[in-house]
Amino acid sequence: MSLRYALIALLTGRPMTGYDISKSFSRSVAHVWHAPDSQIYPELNRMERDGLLASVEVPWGKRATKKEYHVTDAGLADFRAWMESPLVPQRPRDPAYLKAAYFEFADPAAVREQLREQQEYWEEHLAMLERTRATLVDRSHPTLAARIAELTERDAELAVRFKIYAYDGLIARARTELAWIEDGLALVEELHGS
Amino acid sequence: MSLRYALIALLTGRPMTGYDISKSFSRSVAHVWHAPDSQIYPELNRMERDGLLASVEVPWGKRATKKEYHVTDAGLADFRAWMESPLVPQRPRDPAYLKAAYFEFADPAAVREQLREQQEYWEEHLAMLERTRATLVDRSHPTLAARIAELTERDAELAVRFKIYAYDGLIARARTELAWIEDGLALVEELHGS
DNA sequence: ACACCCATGTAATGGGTTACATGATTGC
DNA sequence: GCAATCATGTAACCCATTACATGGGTGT
Repeated sequence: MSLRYALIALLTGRPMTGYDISKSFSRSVAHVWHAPDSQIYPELNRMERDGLLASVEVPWGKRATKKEYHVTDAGLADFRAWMESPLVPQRPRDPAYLKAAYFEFADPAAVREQLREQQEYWEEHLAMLERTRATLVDRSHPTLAARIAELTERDAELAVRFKIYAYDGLIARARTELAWIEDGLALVEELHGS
Repeated sequence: MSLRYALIALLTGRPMTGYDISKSFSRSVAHVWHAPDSQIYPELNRMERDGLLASVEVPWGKRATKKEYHVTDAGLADFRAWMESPLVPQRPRDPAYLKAAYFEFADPAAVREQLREQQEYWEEHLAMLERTRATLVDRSHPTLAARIAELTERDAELAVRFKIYAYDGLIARARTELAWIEDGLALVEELHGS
């Protein structure tokens, strides 16, 4: 259900085509809610059918057109209602922790290997989050820049600060994962020697 | 796919019925991989069909019987193979972060309310994790105790240490969430006043 | 002419959630 | 006798993943 709201959230910034959305996604909302094209296009259609979005055909090249979606009043109302509805805690479901709890079943070398891969992934992910955060702070992030262009300085301040806040959470989480992975490497060293 | 491995992991400790599993789940593996009964029973059947588990009928009361599952050699081999296979990073999909990034669309009072609810949830969750961790350290955790009863002290040590390691990760994560939530409350205070 | 991007999906499958359904046993 | 617990699921639905499919536009 959250995909809907991720899409509305993105479209409140500016009207976009499905293609724009699938591209912006990877650079903004996807950091909190990933979705592939094959899920985005059908969902946009359903949302239009449900009256949350409306679209206008805009020309593309000489003969072709593309559909530009914008959020309707009903869509915005729905989004606000969701924003204010209580948040149901997510069920834990994380293969990394499941594996870690049973590392004694794996070869120590394989464990080390996996931990290093995880470390590499989280380091890159963290770097990406920090780069993105910087573009929020200086307001150069394209999706954010388009969003705040229409807003008063007061409203822009709110929009920017909350986005930075979300990234701060993601960054803290990435650092926590990295610290845990390092502890894992130390633990394997202690238990199985070098 | 990980549900399979969560089930095998649990059954390597001792043979169990579906009912035992669904109960143990809530006190152990469910902290890393939640699953409801309605998913567990059919999955056990499929796993038996696939040769990963085998079952024996044990009497229950005068006339009834129950099925006790144990892991087959093929099941254990499959589990080890999974344990050593590379871990694919999870796609981010967290409604809490999605909402936080767009808090400017919600009423400040509603935001505060949600943050407080989240805070309460995570505090309870953290306390539960810490209690569970303590029962791993003193080896009084029933699922763990049954598991290590058959093992040499060396193997028991490995099993215990890795389980503690997994819980340390969960605890660190819970603390990180709590710190982020507190920052959120402070931010709302700053931006919207008291 | 060709590569690469823009644009928009469908189909099959799998996994998870929610609600419902049923009956036996044990302990008081 | 009755409640709580033990035991085992089915059905409908939704959401997500993976693989595939297709065609126009732009720049060299």
